[in-house]
Amino acid sequence: MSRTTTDLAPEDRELTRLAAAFSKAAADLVPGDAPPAVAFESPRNAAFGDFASNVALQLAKRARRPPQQLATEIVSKIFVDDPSLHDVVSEATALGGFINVRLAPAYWQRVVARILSEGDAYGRGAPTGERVSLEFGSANPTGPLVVVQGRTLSLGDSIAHAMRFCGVTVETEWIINDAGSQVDTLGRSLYARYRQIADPAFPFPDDGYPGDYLIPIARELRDAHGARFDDAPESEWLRLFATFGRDRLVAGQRETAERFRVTYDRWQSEKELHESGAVARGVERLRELGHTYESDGAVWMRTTAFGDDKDRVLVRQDGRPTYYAPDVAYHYEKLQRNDRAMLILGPDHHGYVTRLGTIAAAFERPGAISVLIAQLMTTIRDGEVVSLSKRHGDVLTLDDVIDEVGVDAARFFFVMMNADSPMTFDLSLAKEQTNDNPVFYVQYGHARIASIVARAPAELVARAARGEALDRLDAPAEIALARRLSEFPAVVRAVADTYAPSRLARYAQSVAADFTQFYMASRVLTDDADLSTARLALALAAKHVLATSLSLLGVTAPEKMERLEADD
RNA sequence: GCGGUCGUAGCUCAAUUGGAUAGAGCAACAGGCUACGAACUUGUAGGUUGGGGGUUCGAGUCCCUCCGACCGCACCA
Repeated sequence: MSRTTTDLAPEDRELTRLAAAFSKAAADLVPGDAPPAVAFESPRNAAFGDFASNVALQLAKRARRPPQQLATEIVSKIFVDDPSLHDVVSEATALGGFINVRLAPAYWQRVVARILSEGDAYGRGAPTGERVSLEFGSANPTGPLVVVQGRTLSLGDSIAHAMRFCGVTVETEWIINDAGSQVDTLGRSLYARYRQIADPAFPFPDDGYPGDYLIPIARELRDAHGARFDDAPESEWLRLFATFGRDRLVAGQRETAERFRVTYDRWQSEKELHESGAVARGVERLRELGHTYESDGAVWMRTTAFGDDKDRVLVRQDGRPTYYAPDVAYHYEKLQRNDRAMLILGPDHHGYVTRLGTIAAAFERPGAISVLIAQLMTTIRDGEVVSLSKRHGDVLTLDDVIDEVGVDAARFFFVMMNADSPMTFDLSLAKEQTNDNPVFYVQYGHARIASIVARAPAELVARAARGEALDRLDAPAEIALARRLSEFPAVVRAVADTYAPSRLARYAQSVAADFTQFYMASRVLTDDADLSTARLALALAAKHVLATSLSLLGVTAPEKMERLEADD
């Protein structure tokens, strides 16, 4: 039931041979400019075999003949051309224009052997030399991380892992949005909390950040400075309070991220970009390239030249740069360090996508910046939508979620759905039905294998790890599992190429399901030493693929599962 | 108004980027523990892929057009 297109690894001699045979037969039957390229795909329906080729369908138009007829002729021709193909192909049939192929068990046995011998290298790509900047998660330093950011963190971190696994050099970045007015607002909010310690009636700013999380920070300031700022003018305390608050909150965000198993290569303060002169340099570079002009006393960027619907201001009349200026500058730097840059943004940054595109184009690197929009998330508890507004005190933080459902469940859940589909996160469901969470099913499969391995004699495990007696694998459930494991490299590559870690989450579920089928059908530890060795080898290969898949998703692969109390 | 994302089983989501009879998990119904972990498993039922047109051997997927949901469109960030 697989659907993953299988790329032909160079070592897949058999498949390469088969593809060549198809191609030659097709070229002989329908003379044309070039022999058609033959790709194999895995049919949705397992009854159609292991691989299918649509070469006859593609040829039908040019040949002006029914595809089914062509398919039939190709099938009979390849075995006439090369009778030795019978060793590779156990069955080849033409159906509805497709050519369905079932491979001999030996092919799948070799897959298991390869996984065991390659170990951690299985599915891993050689270094591509490509360097990519990946920015995700970046939040305003004005409060703790909330649920939605959990989704972005899960997506970004898993994508980074997958890309690195595929040989790409990835630099993950978190931008601290500390250059805008919200940091001043933070400073004033913090000041109000500071005053309220001595005077509970002290008014809180209307546009302030009202959560309780500022209170302990205010207390720190009170402890350090006493009443010194109680009657001081704003000019004396604003900078101190804003900076202190920012530092504390960023540290807290970072702590939460790390608790969520996400670490960054770079924490970039936007304020620092201004102070270091990077912003000025970026704007200057843009001027040199001729993409700026002055009007009404402001400096504009001619973004309309690159498809924007109106030009954008870089430097205001009063000489202060807009938010856009550091973005221009920072992405200029990113593109100097990397071949391309990728960002994962929330849906509220939609209007931003084209502007990032114009930045890439302006610096003569069109297409080098791409954006993935993670759609909105609705969080539900007890059938009611949980307010996610920071304007209210009752925010649901990422820490809350971790406390409630755990890192493993949260990370797996956040990544199960495609980023571009809005997702509903039912908190009470996650809480009450923890046992039904797919992540436990996958982890359970891994723990089961670990349990079998622990029970097996050491000698048997050693033989299995060496891939001995694999020719004893031939039962349908065994072949199906081996076949599933063979898809892993293509799945990881797809995740890295299409930024869709959801595929990996679903793949892990499939592996767990196929393993369970195998487990039900074939007892591993039997009286037959060779048979046990072969089946244990398959189990070890599955364990390895499960562990790798989970680790790429930032989820643990436990050797044992703690038994939870049963619900009733 | 302009632009973007989306609409698939009762619910949450898939569908190898144009392939075959649209699939999983929950929930529902009917079965299965004297074997390596039943946190499991076998089966049944569930659909006009929001509506309509088009492109072709073939459309959930691409084009047009309606309907609906969400989100963007500042010398705010």
